[in-house]
Amino acid sequence: MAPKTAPNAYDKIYAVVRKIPHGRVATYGQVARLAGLGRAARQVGYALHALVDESLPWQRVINSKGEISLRALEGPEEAQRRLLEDEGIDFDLRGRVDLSRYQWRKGRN
DNA sequence: AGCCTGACTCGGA
DNA sequence: CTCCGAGCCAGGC
Repeated sequence: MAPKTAPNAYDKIYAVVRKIPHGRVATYGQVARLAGLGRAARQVGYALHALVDESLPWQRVINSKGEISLRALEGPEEAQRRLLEDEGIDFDLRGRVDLSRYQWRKGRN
């Protein structure tokens, strides 16, 4: 199921997600570390999934493969892809992002 | 406490 | 580079 993470843990995750610059993307693992959650990359995903907050740029958080991998739903996936493309991020034919090019890095904006 | 599940990640084939 | 299996963390029952 989709467990609900403690509010403080959510807050950390959200704080990190909000730092992701426009036109950049970050991986779950990356966010987890920045949030001080170590390897709890999954928790990041659950937290974002449970939230569904439009004011939060959750669309910039993707998996290490550079792809938007939701369980099976297409709705959110398509919407997310559109949002990212609108930010100037390119997707290949497989619907994947070139992380080496768009991944958020400190000092890189 | 114990077991199951999940927007994940890594390493090996 | 892609596919598979095992590992990790936290929450719900």
